[in-house]
Amino acid sequence: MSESKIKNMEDFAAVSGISRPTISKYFNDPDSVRKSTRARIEAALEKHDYRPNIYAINQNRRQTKNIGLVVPNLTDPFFAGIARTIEGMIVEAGFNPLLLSSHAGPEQELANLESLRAIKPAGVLLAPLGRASDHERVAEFAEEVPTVLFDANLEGVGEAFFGSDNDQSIELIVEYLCRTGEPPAFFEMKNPINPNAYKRRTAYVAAMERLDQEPHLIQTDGEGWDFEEIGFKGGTRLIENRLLPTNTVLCSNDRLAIGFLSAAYENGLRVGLGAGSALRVAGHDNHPFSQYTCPSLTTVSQDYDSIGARSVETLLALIESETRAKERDVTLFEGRLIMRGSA
Amino acid sequence: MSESKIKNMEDFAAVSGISRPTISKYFNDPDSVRKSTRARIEAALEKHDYRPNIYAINQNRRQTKNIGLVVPNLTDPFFAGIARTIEGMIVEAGFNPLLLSSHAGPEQELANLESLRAIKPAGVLLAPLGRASDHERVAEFAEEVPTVLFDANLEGVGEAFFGSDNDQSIELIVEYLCRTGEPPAFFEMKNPINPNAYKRRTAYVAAMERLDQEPHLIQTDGEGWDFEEIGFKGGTRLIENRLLPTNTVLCSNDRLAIGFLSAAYENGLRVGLGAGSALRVAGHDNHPFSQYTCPSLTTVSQDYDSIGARSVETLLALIESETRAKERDVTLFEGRLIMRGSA
DNA sequence: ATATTATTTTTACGCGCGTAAAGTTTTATA
DNA sequence: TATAAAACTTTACGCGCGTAAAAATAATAT
Repeated sequence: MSESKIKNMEDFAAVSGISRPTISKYFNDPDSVRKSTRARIEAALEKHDYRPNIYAINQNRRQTKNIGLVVPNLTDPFFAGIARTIEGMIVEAGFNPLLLSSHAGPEQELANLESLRAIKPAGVLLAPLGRASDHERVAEFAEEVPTVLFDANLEGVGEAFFGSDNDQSIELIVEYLCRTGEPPAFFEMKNPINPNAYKRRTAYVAAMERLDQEPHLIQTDGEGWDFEEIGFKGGTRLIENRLLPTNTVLCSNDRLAIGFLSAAYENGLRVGLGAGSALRVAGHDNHPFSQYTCPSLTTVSQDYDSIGARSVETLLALIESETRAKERDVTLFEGRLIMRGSA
Repeated sequence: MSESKIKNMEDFAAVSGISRPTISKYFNDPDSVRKSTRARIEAALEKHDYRPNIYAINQNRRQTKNIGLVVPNLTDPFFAGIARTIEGMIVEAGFNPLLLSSHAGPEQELANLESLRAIKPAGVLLAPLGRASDHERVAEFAEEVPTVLFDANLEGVGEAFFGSDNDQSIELIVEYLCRTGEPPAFFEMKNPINPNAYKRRTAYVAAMERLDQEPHLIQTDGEGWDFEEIGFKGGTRLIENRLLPTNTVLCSNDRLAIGFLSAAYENGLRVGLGAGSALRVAGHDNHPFSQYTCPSLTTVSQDYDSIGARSVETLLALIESETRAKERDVTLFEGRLIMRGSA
């Protein structure tokens, strides 16, 4: 690394003995120049440590290489994990991911989209808050910037949606629970923010009816995203007042289940499969912590590798073609049963 | 919002009836123009929806308004929470945070710093991986870009370091545990990546000796950041082989404790304070999930509001003054005992 | 009303790079 | 070896904004 101060592409062109337009071409696509000149450029690069100014590039290019990635809540390790996976795919494709969390608030979600607009992203991958989202303004954004939704669907918004097949996954676990013990009651929030929660509710009812069982919806109060606490409080109330209609509880998601398990423990109720257990509890999502609950949580894992991969592929195809989707692709991926100790 | 297409500052100057340099001045500091002209500009802004091109701005300004925020692992809700807090403070100060996670890998940590370099940040807040970090290259980066470390210290790197006072916090909980039952053994990883872990180890030994108790270090194998699993495996081995020297275990951090609790549960060991309990377990950090373990985890909370606030303040002062720190400020904040059910 | 000071306008240049056009050199094809 | 095609060089302009300097104007003080 020589100490010559290369300030810009012009300087670098000089020291490398190649004209600036060719250097520019090289940085936009190394394969667009002759192999021999590429070698010369890369040799010079070894010696001189020059990198194009990203701001000058983005000012002049029609499209940036930025892709926004917005998740509802990074504090939830479930989304943190997904974000990491998707981030990797974006980098792999030669784009630059920008990760933003909506912190469970619609204002922050809009603020995120606003600040993305400022960097003129080539596209955006958005996992919306759901019911709390400002549907109209998110839709406006999605019309300006190619946007693919995942995790939670907002009807008609964006070029495509990829998520989980709640009908399939809920049926899967309901069927399992019914086969191995008492049919489950469904523990959930009365007014969930997440559209998946509604889908799971109806999927539960449908699955139970198909199995000739009577569905029991247990709806607990509580707003926001502090699911563990909501699950804990709801669970405590149910257990203390002996309001559970069966000994098996299917929670709408793992975080509710974690709170519920905590409530059961505090109240001396043994959870699990064995003879000495008073209760079975199952969840949904295969949350990173579900493996370490007491007992470990039986749940359904979402196929987030596929969801992420398809979302990224779809967005990149749109970006490449510089067109919009002819029709809005909605694809749901199947879940997988994770049998553990709690049910 | 009229439909006139304002493409640039020139256009906006035209419709607002103010000269372009004044508009430019306004956007750099609204208070730098006369109140009456500010009003006129803001009135025009209401009608025309123009925003300066961020790339053109950053190309020409000496300093960007970007501040990098690098944490070791966003998948850990502890860091996700901290990141969120600090992000808020950065935004509050009128800067633009860029959140990156090192995903527990030193290559990713360097890659993050590299990609930050590309956006020419005014400063960086870095929570390094610790022992795994490429000390030398991180130091190189910190010499080019004003960098403040937090959470984990790398000796001599960056303008300042803010973290937790492990001596104080460990003494606090050791003292509590000794007062309320058997003196604790210390459960930790043999080769932790995090420098705080080493500090806690020696703090534990010192605290025990001050209390005239014999320290017991229990060091378990395992590399990486999958602390729950390491805690679970180590805990299982200890419990199955009855290797615990006392009935009280202080874990080096909450995530290890979560795994340990899970192991205790699986092996039918009741954890807690009461007479019927075989074991007491405590942790450190007040991890978001520590409230929902079974039983809930007694731990020490780190003062992350103060750590974050001081880190941001310090960095902003450096940025504002456009100087480097005269001497490297190292300040440690005290922890607070969180008494719960496990010990 | 006049002098003084604070703002704004006008004019102009530069930032670093994308990119188009025309001419020149190199490589591939026959 | 001639010819066409591909790649490169030279030249030049534009992107949108920061910012400096000088001139013009407005606000404030005397």
